[in-house]
Amino acid sequence: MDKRSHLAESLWRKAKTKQKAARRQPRQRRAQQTVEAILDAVVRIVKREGPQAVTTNRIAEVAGASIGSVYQYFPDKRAIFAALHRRHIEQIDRMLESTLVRNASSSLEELMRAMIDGMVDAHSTDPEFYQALLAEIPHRTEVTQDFPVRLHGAFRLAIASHAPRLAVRRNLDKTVFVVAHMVDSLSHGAVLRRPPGVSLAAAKEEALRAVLAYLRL
Amino acid sequence: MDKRSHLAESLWRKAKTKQKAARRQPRQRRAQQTVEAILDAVVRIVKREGPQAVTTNRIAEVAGASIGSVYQYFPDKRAIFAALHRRHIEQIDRMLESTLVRNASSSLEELMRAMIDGMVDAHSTDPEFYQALLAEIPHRTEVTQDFPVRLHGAFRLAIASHAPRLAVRRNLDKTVFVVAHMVDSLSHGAVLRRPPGVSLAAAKEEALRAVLAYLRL
Amino acid sequence: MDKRSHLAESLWRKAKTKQKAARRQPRQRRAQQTVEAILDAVVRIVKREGPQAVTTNRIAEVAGASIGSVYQYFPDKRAIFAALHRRHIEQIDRMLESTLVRNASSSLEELMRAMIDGMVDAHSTDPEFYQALLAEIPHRTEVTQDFPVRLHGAFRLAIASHAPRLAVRRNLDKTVFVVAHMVDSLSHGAVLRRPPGVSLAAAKEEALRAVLAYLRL
Amino acid sequence: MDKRSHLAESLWRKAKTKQKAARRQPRQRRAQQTVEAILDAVVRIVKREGPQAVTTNRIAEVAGASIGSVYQYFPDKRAIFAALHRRHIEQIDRMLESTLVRNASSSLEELMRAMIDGMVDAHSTDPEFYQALLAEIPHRTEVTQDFPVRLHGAFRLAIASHAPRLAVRRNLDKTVFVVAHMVDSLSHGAVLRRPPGVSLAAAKEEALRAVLAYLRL
DNA sequence: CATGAATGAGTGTTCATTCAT
DNA sequence: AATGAATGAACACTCATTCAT
Repeated sequence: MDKRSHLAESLWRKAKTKQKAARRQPRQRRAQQTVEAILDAVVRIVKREGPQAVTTNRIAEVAGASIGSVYQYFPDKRAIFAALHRRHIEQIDRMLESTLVRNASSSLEELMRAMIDGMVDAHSTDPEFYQALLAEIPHRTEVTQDFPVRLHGAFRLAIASHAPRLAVRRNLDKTVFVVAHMVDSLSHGAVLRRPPGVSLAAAKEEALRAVLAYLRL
Repeated sequence: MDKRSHLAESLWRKAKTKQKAARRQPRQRRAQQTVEAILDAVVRIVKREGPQAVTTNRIAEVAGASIGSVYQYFPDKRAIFAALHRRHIEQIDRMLESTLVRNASSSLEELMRAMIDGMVDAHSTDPEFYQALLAEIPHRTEVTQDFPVRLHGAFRLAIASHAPRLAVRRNLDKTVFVVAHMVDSLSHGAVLRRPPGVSLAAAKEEALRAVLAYLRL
Repeated sequence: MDKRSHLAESLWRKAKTKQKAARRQPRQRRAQQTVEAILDAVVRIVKREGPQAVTTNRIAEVAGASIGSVYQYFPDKRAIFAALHRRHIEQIDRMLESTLVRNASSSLEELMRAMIDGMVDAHSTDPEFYQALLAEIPHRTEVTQDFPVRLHGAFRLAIASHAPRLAVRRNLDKTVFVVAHMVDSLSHGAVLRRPPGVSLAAAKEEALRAVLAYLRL
Repeated sequence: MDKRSHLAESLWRKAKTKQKAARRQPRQRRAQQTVEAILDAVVRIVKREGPQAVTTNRIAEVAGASIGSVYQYFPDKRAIFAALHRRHIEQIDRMLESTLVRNASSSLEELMRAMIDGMVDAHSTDPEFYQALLAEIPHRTEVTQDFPVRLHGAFRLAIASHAPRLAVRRNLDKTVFVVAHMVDSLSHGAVLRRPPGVSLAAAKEEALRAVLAYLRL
């Protein structure tokens, strides 16, 4: 079974479902660049002028396009945020996939360390931005799922393949629920709410110890 | 030292500082009722019509007051959300305090179970509402601290008094950081993202096991 | 230190800084017409419905534009009044200039008569309107200088070139101050507060006599 | 005939005419004090916070009264401004009267000097305030007549009694029109728009010279 | 008479979206 | 396809005024 298709495709399907009105898919290179420019413009505006400065007209301006062009590729404002979110989520999915693949033959401890590392990295790029983005998305879309839920699949695979005895002995769902929440919460907190006096490395190590303590129970 | 004053007062001070423009404090009974009606109106609107339906005029309408009255007590829209948040937070603070006091002589396990119970209860009342509220607060205020951070103080007391050996043997900050995030994330998730097939009681029990496994490490 | 509050605060500050940026300069012919229509609408409303009827929405309505278009060219309501004032003042300035040029080789008496004529003409077009306009300008701008002050320059040139002996013999500033106030006040009064039984021509003639009497002193 | 009653009564009649709804005349001392406090509050607010800060509620607050009390004595906001204006005008009228009486047997020059002195004094107390007041009066009332017109009566008396030959030889109305405008404009300008390098005394002296030059023509 | 909580019509302004060019 | 002027519903908020206490 191909893990890549499993993760990535399920994502795409969710993303497409319920999309208001499908606009033209950019096929040409120039169009693709415009789309990227628009998404990047949002990031720049949020970081430089704050979330409330993100208006469609300002997006067009910063993207170097006209407002008409923005509506050429996005049916409405929500779709821009949704695409941005999708972009972020895909990035995390790629990270999760490659971590799983790279650690296919590692120990459970090594795998978990790698997962936590990956999550911390993911949350480290523009953490304030994605925090703001999440708070600003007008009307949560389906894509906009919380991370714990998204992590679920990855951890299910990880635990099932690396600790088959655990998976059998206990309710796998319950275990995955706990681990996914722990990893998400602690890696997010390690970046954004780490107490003074605790280094990032120490926070990651402590998170790992907590996860392992639970799994070895 | 009085725990009540420690938690509750520091909250109030923060809440008052930076308040844009102090509106008239409601002195008469009628006025106090108006304020309550306004806050309750926001809750009702969010739950019945969604967050985007919360306009100042609609708030007044649902509260059975005039828009002028709303602005008699709140300097602007943000202040209404902030007050609502404050109300929620104070409620949780009261729960945390009383849990600590009631379990002053309990075992660590009993205390942790009580804390998780309390957090789950706190998140159970209108969970979707507070999720939406948090996402809608126009520009986070200081009061609006994330729960993990707020829980910090309570867990610090809990761990220090119930497991002095732990506190000495390990970095207390690090431990509190991990426990606070675990309890917040898992109790929140138990209410909102529990996988099908896992009961609330089971989720709470599993969360407790995870916390204890970590603390006994 | 909490990164969240740090970021949120700097954002908030940016958000508050009113970006009263200059609005788009109308480039196309259609846009220029819209601007003219807006200014003319204000004049019409003041004359037909009184100054208190001048609301931005009414301006748009009377101008046959949408309120959005009004804000496309003017950052706020004050700017509309300011533009109107500027238009009036420029008109007077043009009159003053051409009067000076046309009477470059006239006698002092002829020049003064021409100046008074010009001022009376300027005050004759919609005098009630400009009276109301002046009273309605919310917070005087720099452009919005009183007429006597604006006349100063013109009279300084006039007197210096036509009566060099006067300019030398007496304090030029003082003389200009008196003449500018006399001409402005009398020409304005001749239009708006002329007593019954005195014709406009007679009022102008009398004003001229007063000015000449002073200058020949 | 008593000049005092002539001037003062005509004033009162104008003031009363067209008054929207006559409220209770304050007979008791306390009531009179409240009225004064309200008027003074407006002056204080304009000077300290600007004209746009003058709201009825703020007036009540600064006056140390309740908004209800304000409406006990004034039918609406306009009436407050009108009363203020009336107060100012009465003060000037008193000045004009006493100047005329005191100079009953003076020369024309002395009388004119006294009149200019009086006008400059009148405009010297809170000139910015009355400038702002005039611009802010919502809907000009009859009381709110321009000064030149108000001065008319005084100057008519002055010229008729001090220069009977002038009065006969020329059109008295025309002469009074010019003199009233000159004195008002120059004394106002002397306070508010005097060019740097010209002292107040010099400006007054120059204004007097201009008036005399005209009258002796 | 005094109070001040309550009122609500009306204001200036924004911004997602459309559509003629 | 691209442009950007035009649109107008909707919003947060003000403040003169009323009236129950």
